[in-house]
Amino acid sequence: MGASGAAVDAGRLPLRERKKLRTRQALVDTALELFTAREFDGVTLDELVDSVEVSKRTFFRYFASKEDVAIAAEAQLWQAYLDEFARAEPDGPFLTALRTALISALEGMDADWERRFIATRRLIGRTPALRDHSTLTSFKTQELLVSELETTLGVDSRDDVRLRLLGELALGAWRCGAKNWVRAERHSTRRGTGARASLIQRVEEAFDAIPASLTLCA
Amino acid sequence: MGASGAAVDAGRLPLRERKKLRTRQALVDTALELFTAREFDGVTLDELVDSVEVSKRTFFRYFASKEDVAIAAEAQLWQAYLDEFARAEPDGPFLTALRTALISALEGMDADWERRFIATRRLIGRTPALRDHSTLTSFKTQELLVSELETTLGVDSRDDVRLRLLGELALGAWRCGAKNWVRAERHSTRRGTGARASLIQRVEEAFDAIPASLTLCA
DNA sequence: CAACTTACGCCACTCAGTGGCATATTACAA
DNA sequence: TTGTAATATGCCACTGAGTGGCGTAAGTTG
Repeated sequence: MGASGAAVDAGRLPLRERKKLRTRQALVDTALELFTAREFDGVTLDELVDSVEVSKRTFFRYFASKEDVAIAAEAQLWQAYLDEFARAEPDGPFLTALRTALISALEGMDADWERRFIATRRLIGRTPALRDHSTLTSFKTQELLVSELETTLGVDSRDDVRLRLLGELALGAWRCGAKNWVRAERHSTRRGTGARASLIQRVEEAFDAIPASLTLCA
Repeated sequence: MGASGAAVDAGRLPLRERKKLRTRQALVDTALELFTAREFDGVTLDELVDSVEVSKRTFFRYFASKEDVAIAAEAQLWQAYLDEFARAEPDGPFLTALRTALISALEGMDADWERRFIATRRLIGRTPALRDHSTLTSFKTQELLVSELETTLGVDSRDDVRLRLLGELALGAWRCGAKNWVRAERHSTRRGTGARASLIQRVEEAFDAIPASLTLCA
């Protein structure tokens, strides 16, 4: 199937835009292949850039850093999460809304994303620089969600800590659920259960465990 | 008072060790001065290293990165927090223990630390690279606390999400409470209230608001 | 005052990331 | 079709963080 990647949806865009999408996708796909084969630290940007036949200068017009291109699949998920949450009708506890939007975003990703996401998470698991970058990205997503909450509620998060806490809780649950997911996926006894389903389950369990964790005693 | 810094407690250590402490402290103090005066990005490592009359090679034997030396005051707090929590007797809800240990650590820091910590937080506030690094440091502290919890409870955090959630909650509350602290401190109307007291109050409020945030509705 | 250990300085090097400017390519209008 | 504006790319020189290796200086111990 080659390095097809995320199918480059060319929804009748002007030629220039289609080319940009192609370049971007080529960078993402090639990066993941190279990093998977020879480790993140074992591949220089110049190598990646040569493989795709693009100048280094151009690379930095698409991505802010070497880490960014490596975790592109995660960024895609966060974008979907933000969209999902922005679209959602406010109703009931916000923590539930944050939870539901996250699960919906996960369920809405396509099959090719799943393949790339699994490979990405494996790579992150064995690359300290990427672990840090991935963690930071989840924190930035958290802050964007809080901004969204602010506009929805018309409240400044500086006046109500609860907004920020909601961000910490939602992405915190994600971080807990996602933590050893890929590692556990490897020697998963119950085959047939999709990898994504098990991730969703872990995240749901994390959300469920929040109240109990508050009162966990010695 | 010069660049005295954290008083370099030379508790009758061998000469070599005292020299190392002095060098380390000189790096920390000078870094904070230079970064405060001319911004983190406006000072190169070579400049810092020349000011302290130490080779760059030596610098990296003391600190892992340029960011590390800038947020040394935070690292000190985290070390105190870890010590405090390790010393604490397990009793009652763990979240309370985590909270108490954090507050105790804060209260236990000396006056010179407070001065440096305030300057550091201001610097962090206007330096994206340091914001990221600071966030990551809090996250790593969180993981160390979870390890401590694991040994205390004899439970692997992979088997019980609640341990990791406790880490997220404790440091999450810290992040929320500390967020706009220095900025707010500037135009604080109520003078007399110490800066540290207001930080502690903010963190306490964040911990208090956790239950309410769970049920916050539209 | 030796013999050992440990920290330091120096130097050359890698590599991510940037600024500036010339060039190529696409978009658009006549 | 052709001319022109807009924009993406390439090239090149450069900065600055971080590393490896090795010789030297200083502290430690008998």
